[in-house]
Amino acid sequence: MKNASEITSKLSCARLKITPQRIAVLEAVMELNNHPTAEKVIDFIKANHPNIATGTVYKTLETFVEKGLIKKVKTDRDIMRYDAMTVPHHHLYSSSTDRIEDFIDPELQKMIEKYFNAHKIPNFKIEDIKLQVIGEFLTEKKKVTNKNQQHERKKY
Amino acid sequence: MKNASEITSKLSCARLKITPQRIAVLEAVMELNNHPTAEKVIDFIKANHPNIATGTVYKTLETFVEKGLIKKVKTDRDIMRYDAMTVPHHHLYSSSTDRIEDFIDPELQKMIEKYFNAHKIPNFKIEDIKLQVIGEFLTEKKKVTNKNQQHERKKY
DNA sequence: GTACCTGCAAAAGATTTGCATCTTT
DNA sequence: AAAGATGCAAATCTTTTGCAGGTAC
Repeated sequence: MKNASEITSKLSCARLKITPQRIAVLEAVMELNNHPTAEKVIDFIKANHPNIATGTVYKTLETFVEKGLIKKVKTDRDIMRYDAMTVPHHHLYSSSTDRIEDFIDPELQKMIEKYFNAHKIPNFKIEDIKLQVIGEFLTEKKKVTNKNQQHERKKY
Repeated sequence: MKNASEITSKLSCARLKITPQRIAVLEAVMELNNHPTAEKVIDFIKANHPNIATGTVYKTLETFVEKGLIKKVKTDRDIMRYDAMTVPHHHLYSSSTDRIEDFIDPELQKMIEKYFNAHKIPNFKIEDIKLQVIGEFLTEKKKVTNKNQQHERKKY
């Protein structure tokens, strides 16, 4: 369980009114640390908080992204995933499943920043750099051969 | 116009039957070099080829991805975009528009590969590394202030 | 009290699917 | 001829929207 005051202070810093729904959504994204989809967030919240509306969760997530409290994670699926912001970090993507893990490496970060300071991109002002490292988690089971299993929706 | 034999040879190398629809889809993704959505591909094709079915284009794009002829581009929108494979490259993402440009830099590539050879990630076998460079293209107009314009669908 | 939030249900948008028909090989 | 592709339309799934009523400040 996250510290309640941490959550409310994040909300008020972002000049958002503190409502039970917002607390629940922010808590869910922070607690579900595996880059949840909106649906995962909804399921998580509904366990303790059955009467929250789906539309509210979507609206709230979008609001949080606008305020910079959370980030959208880029994926090559058509379903959005979210990430509670902490420190700058990169992501490891499984090439065969939907797993996404954080990858924090300040040394790498520094190396890349240094590179771009020395090699400016013409006509482009860099705001952020993210590394997508795609591959296989060696602790997970291998690529499923059944095509339907891979492409089935609602498999998160 | 792309060389027709280049396209048919790619298809037959991938052991796919050569059909007018597949030629049109592959040609479109190659010609539309700005990482088109499925819809852009469909519009492009329909100009010369009015009776191709939407579902066919989606199926064909998915087939090409499976065969490695094209790639899905990771974005933080819920709409898929595609990329005709050429050499390994990274992407520049506009933080305020949907523009995505290729960023090819062999030196950077080499530097990152070298880094990961020296710093293995535990329990992870790297297959590919992509850099997402997010920022502003200095030649384009700045972030729109009208919220609706930013979030409107079908704005590609 | 006012500005902002939420719930609800309907709508919209993107993608997938099933199946009969047609094309490649 | 067999295997595989396509067209079509309906279905599915995710996300957005409009608005009446509610809540935080």
